[in-house]
Amino acid sequence: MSKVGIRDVAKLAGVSTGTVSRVLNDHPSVTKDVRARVEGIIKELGYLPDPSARSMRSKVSRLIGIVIPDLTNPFFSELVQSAEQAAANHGYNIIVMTSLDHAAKEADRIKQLTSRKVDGIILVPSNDFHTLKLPKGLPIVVVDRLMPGYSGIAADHRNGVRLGVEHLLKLGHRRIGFISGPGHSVPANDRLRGYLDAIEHAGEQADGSAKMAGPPLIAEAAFDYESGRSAGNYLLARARNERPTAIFASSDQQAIGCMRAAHDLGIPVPAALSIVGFDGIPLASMTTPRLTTVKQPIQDVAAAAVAVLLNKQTAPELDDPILFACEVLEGETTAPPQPD
Amino acid sequence: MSKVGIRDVAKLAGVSTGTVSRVLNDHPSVTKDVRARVEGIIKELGYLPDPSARSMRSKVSRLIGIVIPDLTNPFFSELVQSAEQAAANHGYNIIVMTSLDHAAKEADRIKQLTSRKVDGIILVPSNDFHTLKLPKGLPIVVVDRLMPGYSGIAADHRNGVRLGVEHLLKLGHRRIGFISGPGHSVPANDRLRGYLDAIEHAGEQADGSAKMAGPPLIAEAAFDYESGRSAGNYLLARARNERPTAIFASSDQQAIGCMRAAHDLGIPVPAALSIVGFDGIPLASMTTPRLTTVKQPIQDVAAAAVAVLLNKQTAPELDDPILFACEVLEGETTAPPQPD
DNA sequence: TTGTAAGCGTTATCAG
DNA sequence: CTGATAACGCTTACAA
Repeated sequence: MSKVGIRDVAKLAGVSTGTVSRVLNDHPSVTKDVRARVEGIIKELGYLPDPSARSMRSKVSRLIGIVIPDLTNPFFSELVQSAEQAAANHGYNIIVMTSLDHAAKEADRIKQLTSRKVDGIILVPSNDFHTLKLPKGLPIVVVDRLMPGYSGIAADHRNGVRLGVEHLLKLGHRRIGFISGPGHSVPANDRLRGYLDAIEHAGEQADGSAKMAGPPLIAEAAFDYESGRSAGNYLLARARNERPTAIFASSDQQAIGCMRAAHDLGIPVPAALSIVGFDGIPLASMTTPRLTTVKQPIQDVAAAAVAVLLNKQTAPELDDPILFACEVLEGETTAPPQPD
Repeated sequence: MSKVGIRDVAKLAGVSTGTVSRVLNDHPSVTKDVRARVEGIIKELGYLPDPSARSMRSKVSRLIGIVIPDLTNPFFSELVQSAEQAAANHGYNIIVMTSLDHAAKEADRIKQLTSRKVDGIILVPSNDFHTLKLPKGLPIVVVDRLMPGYSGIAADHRNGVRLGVEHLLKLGHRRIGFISGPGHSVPANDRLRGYLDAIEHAGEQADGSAKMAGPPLIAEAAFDYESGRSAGNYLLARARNERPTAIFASSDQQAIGCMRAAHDLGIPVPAALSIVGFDGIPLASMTTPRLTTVKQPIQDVAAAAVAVLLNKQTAPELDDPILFACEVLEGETTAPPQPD
């Protein structure tokens, strides 16, 4: 009872190996009954095609690679999980690799995937990525951190942030601080523009009712918890009637760091300070109070990326990415502002 | 400039394909200078071996599969990330799959990996796993949720919990509650035994100074946030001089849920209640106050699992798992108890 | 529609 | 130590 091959199946089914192969690959030109008989034998023998042999001949590996900066980041782990589910639905499997945000490692990983003959790569570029050029001829879809010149898929960060800030405006806030992401990051800048969109649009209201008070309050920071905390400290370190009554953070982790900062300064949330995050990671609903946040449609993004690689969906044009809408998830960190 | 193969290298180096192959595989019987020349040509041509062809002949895929219940769980994502790094160091790559704690899906995934001809599987069994039998002949190492009858690697949960509870005992706590994991889970029971070890041992102290007050306070719960919260509510819903002054939770997520419960009940942490979690996920240091927790050595576990699969390390005997020691990470949720 | 047979790019078995 | 050469298990023209 050693390894059963395609010839065993062929012999037992009374057909040729070619026919069995055709059955395996859903080739249209096989009669119904022959197909049925062959499939019967396949099941009976518990035959499993050898992927190596298959891929050697056909140049198709049914493998797709995914390279992300850091699997520890809940946003990326959800992305990978979603991609895995989507790929599995099509008979594909996922090879994960993490670049740890290190361009050299990233380049190495991409090369590995190339030589593995994966059918496509989903890439979330590391932050110092620009130096790298991607191999041509292998379908690559850039996700989340879009890069000019490559077809990409992402959430609509800009509009998502705008929705979040408008949520604060609607509550009556007029001094809204913003914790931005690192300046060189594409999504960080998109998010910043969303904030500016909202502020600007508010300033244009005819009756001036939504006019923003004072200059924009922006603090640049990395996306992580500690950076959010110090950015929060920075924004809140001024007289009560000058400091923001609400802060929009570019990531949930920043927002949580900011909550910590407020807590340390004795500023109650949301009574004296509203906070909104961005991402919608599970953690957001586990804070006290629960964080209000703008949720990215990660599953949609992942599914679309897989679909594009499998040619189930036309790839986005270069420099014209596919964007998916975000959604405000109301928690307990937002409330109307107190009078000064 | 199409695909360069082993024969191109052979021709240019003036040797046979066999020799090139031997160079590629570090076969000892190749003279230094021949090897050098071949390696030179390889670099020059940028030749990359084709993994499919390689694996077809050699039956080695340099691929290892990892099946976990849920990548969204930070514990598992760190496990995967560590395994990926370890594997990459040996020229191996990782195929990830998530079972979503669903036995049928898990069985399917394992079958997929088998037919992929991976060289080994790292498995964290789903919770309703018992029904499944693993394919023989393919090296499988069970991680974290050990199963009798399979060789496994894990953190020493039992002793880790004991350390954590003893930390509370040393602070002076005598009514220590315990939120356990689901009753059918192996690690949950290990953790429970660790708690009982500590309590029991404390009761044996000669001078009786550490004698526990009252019966053990144990609440069973799932490992997640919400369950931790309701378990916390349950344990704390009694008169002040009867309720625990400290709670040990079997997971960080439970612990954080428990913090929330305490907060909602108006019980200050750590002033009136100390809390210790288990796992040491990044999230633990992002709470307010920072959670004291018992950290699992995930990286060690992952590296060992990979090493075993690559035969770099002898596999653990069945029913005699390799265990790695945990460590108490002191945060801000633990303090001496208040007098009643 | 189905059978036949030629490879795909390596590794492994022999000789030499 | 090295060179031929036969597999490895399958896909895919090309014929029938």
